[in-house]
Amino acid sequence: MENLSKILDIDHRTEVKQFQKGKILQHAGDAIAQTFYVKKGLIRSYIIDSKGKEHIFMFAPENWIIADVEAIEFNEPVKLFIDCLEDSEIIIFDKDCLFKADFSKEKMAENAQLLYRRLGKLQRRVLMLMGSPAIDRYTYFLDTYPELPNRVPQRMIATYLGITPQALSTIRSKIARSK
Amino acid sequence: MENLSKILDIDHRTEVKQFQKGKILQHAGDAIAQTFYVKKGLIRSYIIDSKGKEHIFMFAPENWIIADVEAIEFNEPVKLFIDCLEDSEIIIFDKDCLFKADFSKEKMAENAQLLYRRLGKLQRRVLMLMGSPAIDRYTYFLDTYPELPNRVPQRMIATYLGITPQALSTIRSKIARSK
DNA sequence: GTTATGCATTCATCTAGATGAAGAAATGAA
DNA sequence: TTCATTTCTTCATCTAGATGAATGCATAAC
Repeated sequence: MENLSKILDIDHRTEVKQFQKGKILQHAGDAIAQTFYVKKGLIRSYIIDSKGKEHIFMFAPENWIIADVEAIEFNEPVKLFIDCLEDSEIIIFDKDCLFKADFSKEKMAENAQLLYRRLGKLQRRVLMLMGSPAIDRYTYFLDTYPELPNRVPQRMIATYLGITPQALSTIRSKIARSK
Repeated sequence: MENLSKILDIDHRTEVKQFQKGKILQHAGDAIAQTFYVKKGLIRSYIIDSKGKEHIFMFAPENWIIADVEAIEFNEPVKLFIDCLEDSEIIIFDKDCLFKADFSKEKMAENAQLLYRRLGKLQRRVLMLMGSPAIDRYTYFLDTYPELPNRVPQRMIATYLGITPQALSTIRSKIARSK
């Protein structure tokens, strides 16, 4: 995961808020969708589907931003829950913080570039979900985000990968045995 | 699908190329990944997975752009095939056509905004793949892209949804019977 | 210490969708 | 028109992963 801090116009004057582990920053159904920049800590976004099951859309450790982009951009109802997996320091933005008129041209280009990078990552996510078995998605996850398994429980990695914790457990024991 | 023509600096001087239905514009493994703007016609991008199965990443009808963003942005090997589903008129761009220094500030902001919209669409795609059964993904597809079923065969819709043509056929007959 | 709550593992069963084969319907070329 | 090719549908079988339950293991609260 690459550093996305530059995507927002964050400087020393910006107000940082403290939240405890477990704090829910945004609920599905909220009237407005906000954007959260993680200065310190770890947060995640997830949906709860029609059967009550959780699916993690993304993790956001230090310097990442997280938002329900679909809700913000298309005025859809907010679908994503966002909560803290660790005690965190968060900067909260309203809609459209990315395209402020007083940004310099260079800043605009930077923002566009960083959005493009995230598009690339999401493209990969879609291709993995469609074309790779769970075990490949897991090993790719470990390669790409080597620090996360130390910070989040297995069951959350499972729901990020699109499988159940039991299935991930089975995959892990299979990998361990084959070594 | 919203109009993405403005994302590129397309004017009358730009060279348009003609391609016939079936023409492959980009192969997985190609040395450079290009960006394709569809002036007329219909193209698609897709991967072929380790078992030889096709998975369509996206369709691009008139005014859409298509590219292997991951390959372009992270210098990864090209994974996406791109080919013509109809006779098409295409404008081909090289890497980084979105962030040219001579773009105006307004153009930059527009480009960033359009990238953001596409992020919103991809977010939805991931959430649907993870959290919704195939039948819901199909009805959402019909709602969102009502013109595409008339232009592409069922089997391609199936591989876009992440299921086999047989499974889609079963879903369709189930829907037909329940009416 | 004891009790509780959450997490990971294992197993037995179930199911959505994959796979493979066959036939019917549509499309296209000669 | 005929013949070939592709697409769609149906069915029988198979499998990856879901579901649900039981067990063991932590960490935390009392």
